[in-house]
Amino acid sequence: MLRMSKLTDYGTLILAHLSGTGDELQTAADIAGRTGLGVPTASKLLKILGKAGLVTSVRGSHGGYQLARSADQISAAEVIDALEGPVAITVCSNGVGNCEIESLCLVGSAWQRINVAIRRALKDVSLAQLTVTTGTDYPLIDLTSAVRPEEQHLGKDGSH
Amino acid sequence: MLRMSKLTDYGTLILAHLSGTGDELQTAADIAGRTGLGVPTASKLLKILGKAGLVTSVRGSHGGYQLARSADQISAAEVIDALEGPVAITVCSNGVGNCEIESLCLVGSAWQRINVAIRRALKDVSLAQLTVTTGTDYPLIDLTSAVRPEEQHLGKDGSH
DNA sequence: TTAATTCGGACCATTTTAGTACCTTTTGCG
DNA sequence: CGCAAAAGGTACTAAAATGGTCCGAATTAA
Repeated sequence: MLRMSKLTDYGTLILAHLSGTGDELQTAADIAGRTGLGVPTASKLLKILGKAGLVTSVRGSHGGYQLARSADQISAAEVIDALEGPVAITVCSNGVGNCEIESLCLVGSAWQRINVAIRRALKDVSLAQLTVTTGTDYPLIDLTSAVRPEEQHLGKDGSH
Repeated sequence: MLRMSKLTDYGTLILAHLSGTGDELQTAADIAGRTGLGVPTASKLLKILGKAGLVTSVRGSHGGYQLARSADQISAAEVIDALEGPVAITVCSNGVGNCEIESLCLVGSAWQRINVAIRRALKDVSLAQLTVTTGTDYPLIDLTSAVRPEEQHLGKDGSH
């Protein structure tokens, strides 16, 4: 759950690094060196981040990269969007209502709702917050309303 | 984000189907037919779900499968655990403190915190709730405390 | 013009995922 | 007892995603 690819991790790392270097331009090679990533990999990620509008780039000699906005104006949701792409849950491809596996649509849409909820929560977490080292307390997430207000009396089993 | 494999979707589908058939035993072939899945695939999934303790099985002729508990006693977190396995974010493998990419640990742990929070929320969503078709309202998730109480005044950009 | 850089692809190796098959074990029933 | 109908386990193969690399084109400062 919440499986992230390595590249997403690396991308976050780059963004974190960039958020600590003011507004000086940093070359891809530079960033690679500081983060420990390979130059081609860092370069690739920077392109992706650039396309997503999270970093700005200056071409030509003396060019480089820079955070497009301050770290507290970049949300975790944007970071994930940029690096993982918009992720779709296996949806029935026949259009709503006419799929042969009727129930798949329903189940799929349930996960989808949860997905949306999580994504929404991630919009309120900033890159700046992500890079904070301290803060061992875990977030509170309430999904109960995702599923319908009335069913809330159950649960409470404490299993597994 | 929240990338789920097809099998997880299928598995949920099977569970959803099973939650609608009382306590009669259903053969793998039966379930496959009703859900539209291939028999080998359904069979494979049922084995996995069985091992995870979400369904019980009866062997021998006249055997079959059955939900191990009622649908509201099975949490979404368990479903994901069973089908996706315990998922770890790319962690630095050198042990905390001595990884060459120092910041990777930190960033990784941030995602980890978020991961934990999400998983916790998923524990409160039951299979029964997942299969409810109505309920178009989305869940509320609050990640702010995941990152530190004091930083809460930011955000509010409404970008993208 | 030359050197430093980003940009945009294409490309390939490795890993994951999905699906299938085969054989074993268990159990009801004639 | 012996057969048939089931689940259980394992291993295998094909396809897709992932991670990583490289190369040529475009851009710009000196």
